[in-house]
Amino acid sequence: MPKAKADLLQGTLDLLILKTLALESMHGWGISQRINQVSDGVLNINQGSLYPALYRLEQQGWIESEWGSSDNNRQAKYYKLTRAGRKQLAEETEAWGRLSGAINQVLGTT
Amino acid sequence: MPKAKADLLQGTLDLLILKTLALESMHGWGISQRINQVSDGVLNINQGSLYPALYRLEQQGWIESEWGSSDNNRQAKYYKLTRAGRKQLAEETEAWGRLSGAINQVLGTT
DNA sequence: GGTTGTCTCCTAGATAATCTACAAGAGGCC
DNA sequence: GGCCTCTTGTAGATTATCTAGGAGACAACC
Repeated sequence: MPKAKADLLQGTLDLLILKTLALESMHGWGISQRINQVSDGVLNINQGSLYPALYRLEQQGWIESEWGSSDNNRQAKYYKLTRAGRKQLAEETEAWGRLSGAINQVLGTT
Repeated sequence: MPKAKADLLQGTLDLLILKTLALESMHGWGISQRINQVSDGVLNINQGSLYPALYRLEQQGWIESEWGSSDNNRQAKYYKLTRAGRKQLAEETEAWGRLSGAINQVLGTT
């Protein structure tokens, strides 16, 4: 039985997270909910993808974190974009545009 | 030294190959050249990605192959889309549209 | 007729991102 | 006290792609 297709296009998760944080600082769980919501449920981020991605991004210095309290009074780690993250976001956005545009060109979806 | 970014969005190679073969049967080497050309050099398919992908697609029954002679009188394996491949192409095209659209929605590139 | 270049196919191993599946703390509620 | 939900996390498997080659065969030139 063929399994369901991936929930994401590989390589775009970082971009999605950075963009979401550019609009507003939030905690990891909230980020994934926000993305799901904004995409009308099309993009679903698994926890097993989310947290490693956040760790990666923080290691790269693109986001930084701080523990705080969520709306529901739970402990949550709040992330926000750094200056380097903003730069990275611009680059990845540009790369996404270039690549997705090229694909659409091949598909004839001009 | 940061290495160059990926040449492709992972998961889209099959789609690109299927689409290219939908327009015209061709050999592997030619497929990669065609995609490079149509995308204005943006999409570059490594041989180490191409041939495994072709093998994969043939195993799935989406393309079939036949040995022939290329324009330059070299032995070349010509691939063409099967009926199942056409169906797969339609599905993957739809998935691509859905996912890339969702990403653009998150990016605000309405 | 040897050498070199180019076309074309192919493979092995490494890399890295994502998925599946699980574990666990902590607050709110009954 | 027990249960539900929020929130973070980890381990291992999967899989696509990349890097880095190898090899045959025709063409072209000396």
